[in-house]
Amino acid sequence: MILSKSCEYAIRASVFVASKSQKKQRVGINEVSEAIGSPRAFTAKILQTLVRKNILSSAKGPAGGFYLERSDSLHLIDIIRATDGNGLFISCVLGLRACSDTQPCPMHKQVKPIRDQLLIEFSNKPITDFVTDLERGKYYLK
Amino acid sequence: MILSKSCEYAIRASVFVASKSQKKQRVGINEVSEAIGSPRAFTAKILQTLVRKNILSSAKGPAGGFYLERSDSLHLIDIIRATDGNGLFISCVLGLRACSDTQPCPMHKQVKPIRDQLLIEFSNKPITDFVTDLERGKYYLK
DNA sequence: ATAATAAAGGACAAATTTGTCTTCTATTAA
DNA sequence: TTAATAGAAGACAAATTTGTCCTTTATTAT
Repeated sequence: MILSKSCEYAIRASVFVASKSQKKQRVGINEVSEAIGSPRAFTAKILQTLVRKNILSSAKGPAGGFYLERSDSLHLIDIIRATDGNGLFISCVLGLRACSDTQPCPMHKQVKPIRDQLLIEFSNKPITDFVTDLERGKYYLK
Repeated sequence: MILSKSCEYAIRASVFVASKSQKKQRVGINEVSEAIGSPRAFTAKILQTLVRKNILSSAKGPAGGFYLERSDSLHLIDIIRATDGNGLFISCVLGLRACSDTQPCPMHKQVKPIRDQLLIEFSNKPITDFVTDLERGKYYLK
C-alpha cells in the first residue's frame, strides 16, 4: 500500500539475511523465500538489485549465498530508496508536479509533517535493531 | 505513491466540483479534467464510481454535470476509502497478513502512530475547507 | 417528437508491477 | 578438469493499474 510488494519482500528478506549474517552464515535464495513466504524467482530478482546497489552482498557457488557486510550502517531507508526510490517522502500526495511549500496542493500542509516523521523513523532504524528481537520470536517475517 | 493515481484524480476532481457546487454550478467532465489536468475518459470513470458510491451527484443532459449535495459532510477520507479502500490505514506495511499489535512485523510499532495520525488528518478534513482557499488562489489542482 | 447535450457503460489497449522459467557464469571441492 | 552448487541475467507471462473509444441512456429545449 505505502510500499511496493517488491519493497516489502526486500525488507523482509534483508532482515532475514541480516539475522543469518550475524551468525556468519550465508543464506541461499531458497531459504530466504521460504523464510519470508515470498515467490522464489521474484525474490531472487529483488535481491539481485539489492546486491547491485550494494545493500547486500552475495557469493556464487557452493557455500555461497547472500549476506551482509557492514550491517550496522544499513538502515531501512536504504532498502526503501533502493527499491521504491524517494517518492514516498517527496512527491506530492495528489500527484501535482509543481506542489511545494510555496505552491501547495490542498493536502500539502497536513501531509508534510507526517511523511517527515515517516522518513525519520525509517532513517533512524538500523536493520540490526530488528535482528535481536526477531531471534527472540518477537517479530515475524511471514 | 501513497495514494493511487485514481485517488489523486478523485480528490482533485472532487475539490473542483465542490468549489463549483458552492456557486450552485454543475460542471461537466470536460471542464473537470481540464481544470485538474487529468485524462478525460479516465477521470470520467473515476467520477462515475464516486457517484455510484454517493460521494458525488450527477445529472445527465443539457445543463447536467457533476455536483455535490451535502458538501459539509464530505471528508477526504470518504474519497480515499471509495477509491483506494481502507488498506492504507490498516494493512501491514511489510505485507504480512497476520501482522497485528500482538504479532507485529518489524516496522509495526514505528508505523502505527504515523498512519493513525494520517487517518485523523484525512478524517477531520472536510472538502469545504479546501474550497475557500482554492478560490483565493492559495491552492492549485493542476 | 426531435435534436442536442452530457453522463453511464462496455470493450479494448497501454503501461507497470508482479511473477516464472531457462540459460549463463562463477565458485568450490573432489 | 569435471561435477555440483548457487547467484546473475534475459526472455516471457500474468495481473493490476491506468487510460481510450464507442455506444447507450437520460434529460432538456425547441
